[in-house]
Amino acid sequence: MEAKLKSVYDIFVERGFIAQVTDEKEIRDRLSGDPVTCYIGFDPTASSLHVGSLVPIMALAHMQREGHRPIALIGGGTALIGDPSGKTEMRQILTRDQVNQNAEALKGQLSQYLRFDESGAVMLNNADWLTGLNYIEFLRDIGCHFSVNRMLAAESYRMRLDTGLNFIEFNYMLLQAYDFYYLFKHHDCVMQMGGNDQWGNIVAGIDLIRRLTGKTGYGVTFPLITTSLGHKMGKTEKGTVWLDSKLTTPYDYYQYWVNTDDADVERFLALFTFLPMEEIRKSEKLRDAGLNMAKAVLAFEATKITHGEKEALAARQAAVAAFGLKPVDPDVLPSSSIPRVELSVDDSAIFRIVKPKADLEKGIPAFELFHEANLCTSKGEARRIIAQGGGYINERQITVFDEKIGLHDFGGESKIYLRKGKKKYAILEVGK
RNA sequence: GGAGGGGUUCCCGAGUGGCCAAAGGGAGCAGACUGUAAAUCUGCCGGCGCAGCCUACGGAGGUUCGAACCCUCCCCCCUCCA
Repeated sequence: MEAKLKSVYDIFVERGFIAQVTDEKEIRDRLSGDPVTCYIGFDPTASSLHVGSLVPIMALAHMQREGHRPIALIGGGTALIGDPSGKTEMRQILTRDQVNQNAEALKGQLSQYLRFDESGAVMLNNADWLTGLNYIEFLRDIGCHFSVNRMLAAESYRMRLDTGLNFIEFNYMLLQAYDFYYLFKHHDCVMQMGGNDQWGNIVAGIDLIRRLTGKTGYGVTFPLITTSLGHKMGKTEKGTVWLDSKLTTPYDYYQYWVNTDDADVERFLALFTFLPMEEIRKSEKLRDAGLNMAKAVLAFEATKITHGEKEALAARQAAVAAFGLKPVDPDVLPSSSIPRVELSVDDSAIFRIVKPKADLEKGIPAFELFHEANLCTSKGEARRIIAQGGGYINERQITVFDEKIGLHDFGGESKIYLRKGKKKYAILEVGK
């Protein structure tokens, strides 16, 4: 088969997906030819993936778009053990039930990004082959190929040597290596990708394949993505930014991306959207309000990928309702389907609470409303926030924590905006 | 199994009978400044209609007017020895 002009490897490189590779030339060649099967593991340690898993997910999606065959491997077996890589402490051991439940949830989630069908992506669960392993056989067949000396030299284990590493975790590398070997043998999978903290495990798998079959596997790792401030991706005051819309609403998800640091916009557009690189590079010179347009596009596209176009539109409209209309110029990231000429204002994506009319006639203390509207995690916090001037009813700043909010604040409308700080909104509606 | 060290609020880390809801730092939140950015300065940063009360310093008991701090037992982690 003739080589494509641009292999998915080149796409990875130009979009910033590559941290380390085992054999750059070979990998580029393979990826520009016939379809290649590659896999990435996802740990079912929670009922949802979060923004931190987005880079591997996007990588698999790129693979599929370029005609390769991605395997999403749910670590239903390995999650029973816990990967010590990149952690300073032992992971909490989950029960088998929890892991199974989580694995099911992740399956549904990954289907949002990958097409799983005959010719498409494959989803597997390593519980299917790991949980039935016979210990003695495994030690004889697989364990004998691992040098403890070398494992101890691996960065991921070395950093755990002083804080503590127990045997169950020490085994993790063998199981992951075995996964790769298993997939190599049964699914023709020649490449494993993963976060850079997986490098040691990936290389271990390649070694195992070579020892057992004499053949070569390939490995690619992604950089650990942090914001330019050095923070991990996907943390906000409300905690983790989940991909599950029940855990993080599409509106909050959109807001997370709109609040990207200036310095990260271009990098994130490359990693977390499918927009063409030529357009992304042009956005580099945007500043101030112009740069905010690029952030809106980033937020819109990222929300679209995770929650679908409809939710992305709703989130966008809600943002317009809350923050005002700031149209995105047609020549900013033109491939994006974000509406350029807006668009009806619709704030239905914003979290809202409804209060009976009778209660509102009497008035409800502001701090209670702020608490109920999830703007503040406790009534105490709500008191402080308001007392410090961080509470607003529509555009009016309130300063008395227990000011009674009532019908007179609605000005004839059926709803008002509750706002904490500059950018956290909730809506209060009059009920019956 | 033996000897020693340790488990403190989201994280790191001080405290070692009352002055401790617990120093300091980080993270986070709010105000000012802005562009729903960063930086900077200021304030806040367990819960509760909060001058008070409740819950918290690995777990369970105990001593004491009073315990994160002392005693007993248990769990977990680290270091050295076996």
